[in-house]
Amino acid sequence: MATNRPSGRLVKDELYGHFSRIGKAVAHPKRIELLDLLCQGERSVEVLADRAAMSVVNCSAHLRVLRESRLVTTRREGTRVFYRLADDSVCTFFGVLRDLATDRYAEVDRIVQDYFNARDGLEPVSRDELLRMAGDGDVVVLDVRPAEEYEAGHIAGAVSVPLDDLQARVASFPEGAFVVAYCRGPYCVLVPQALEVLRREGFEARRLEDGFPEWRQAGLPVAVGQESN
Amino acid sequence: MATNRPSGRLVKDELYGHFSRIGKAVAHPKRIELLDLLCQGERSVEVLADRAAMSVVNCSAHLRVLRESRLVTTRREGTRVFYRLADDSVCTFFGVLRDLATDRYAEVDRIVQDYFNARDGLEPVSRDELLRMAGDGDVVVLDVRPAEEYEAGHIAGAVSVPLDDLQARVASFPEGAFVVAYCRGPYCVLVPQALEVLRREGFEARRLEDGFPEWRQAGLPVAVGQESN
DNA sequence: CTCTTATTCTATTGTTCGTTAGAGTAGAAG
DNA sequence: CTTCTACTCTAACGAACAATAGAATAAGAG
Repeated sequence: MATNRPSGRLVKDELYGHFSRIGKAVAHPKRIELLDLLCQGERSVEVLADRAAMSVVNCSAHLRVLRESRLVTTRREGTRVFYRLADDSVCTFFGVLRDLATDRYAEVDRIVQDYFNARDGLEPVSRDELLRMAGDGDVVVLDVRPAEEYEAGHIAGAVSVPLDDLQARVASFPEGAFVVAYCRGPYCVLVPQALEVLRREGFEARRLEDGFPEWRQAGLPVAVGQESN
Repeated sequence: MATNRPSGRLVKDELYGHFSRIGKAVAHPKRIELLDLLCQGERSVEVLADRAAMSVVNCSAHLRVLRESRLVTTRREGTRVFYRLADDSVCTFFGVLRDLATDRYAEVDRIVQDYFNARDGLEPVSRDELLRMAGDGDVVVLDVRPAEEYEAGHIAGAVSVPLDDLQARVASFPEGAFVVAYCRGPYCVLVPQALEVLRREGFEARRLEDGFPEWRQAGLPVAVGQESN
């Protein structure tokens, strides 16, 4: 009996062929960026194209690839088509992929150090620390993502102040408040910019170690829609 | 202030570019098969080419891609070059990828059902069950992988009987023994073939739910080299 | 030094992928 | 029915990838 009977080879080829469908789906930077955005929640093609800085046609083509790999599904609402992750396990997979890249590529860590830590200079606040602070009640939790992302889901008790509005609204914050800002994930570029504004205005501001998807996946309290505070 | 400053876009492109290096590495079925083999332990180019049913030249080219993505590293010993995973986290990533594919593609489950379960007809034995049975001492644990894979690492107490030798050596097994066979992972094709032989010879034989890498990653007892039993 | 083995490099060819432009479709509003 | 918006499909073309053959290299044996 040969070690690899023909049928065994055929089965293997078919199995690994399916495994590689996932690989092909995440073999392009823009598709990974789209997955990252979709880890936040459902988004329309137009919004995804804008956030990922690509043409709508090109974005649609990449989303098609993701849909054919069954990592995302769609829902039509009027003229708009909304894409979302097919399952929460896709978000988990993205997290493992991101962590592996951080682990294997020192460059990633360098980029993060240079861009994020060099800008805010302070260690990020962990999820546990934030929960403790929130229990003590002397912290403002700031969601600096665009308003519609906040409404699709945010950390319970957080205030929505999109980065573009921050400069205008920062004056209304209680004097001497301690502020913790978060956005889409550990490498989102919105928070460093927000911290810059906040510190310039004299607030003590730190960033949450990671973003909303990680918070949600950890099973911590989230809220949807507007909050009346 | 614009939501996406140019520097933010550049940083994002660089980050997602690095993330996609992992994706590109696993975008080909043969490279995934090579990673799966390397999850077992270190292997030479020749052995990998044979196991994955590809030419040595082609195998070398794919290994080069994996090495450039830093998922594997090499070690030279005489004229031979040995490849191994760069880190255990690569094995974890492979597991998550495999599970996601199983989750998302019903075909994978169907293949597994058709090929594996239809052949052995019985539920696999879980790791915990096997440990309990081993404690009671009335079970033969069979490693049906090629001898050099056994020697590179195996379940402590397991007996090495490569599939090709099984027919010849099955006669020497204790009459009426209960046999649990394992190989490379949940989808390895060696075990179903082994169970077929064992049952034909009148033994009660089941398969372990998954293979050696999962056992090792679970922190359960492993051994290296020959065992004197 | 030559020969052998194991592996890698180079060049070539065919195939797939990514992007863009332009046309086409589905649904809502007038 | 027409018009608008949001999205998708088709075709085209350059870029990247995969497989193969043949040459080249590195290390050990004779």
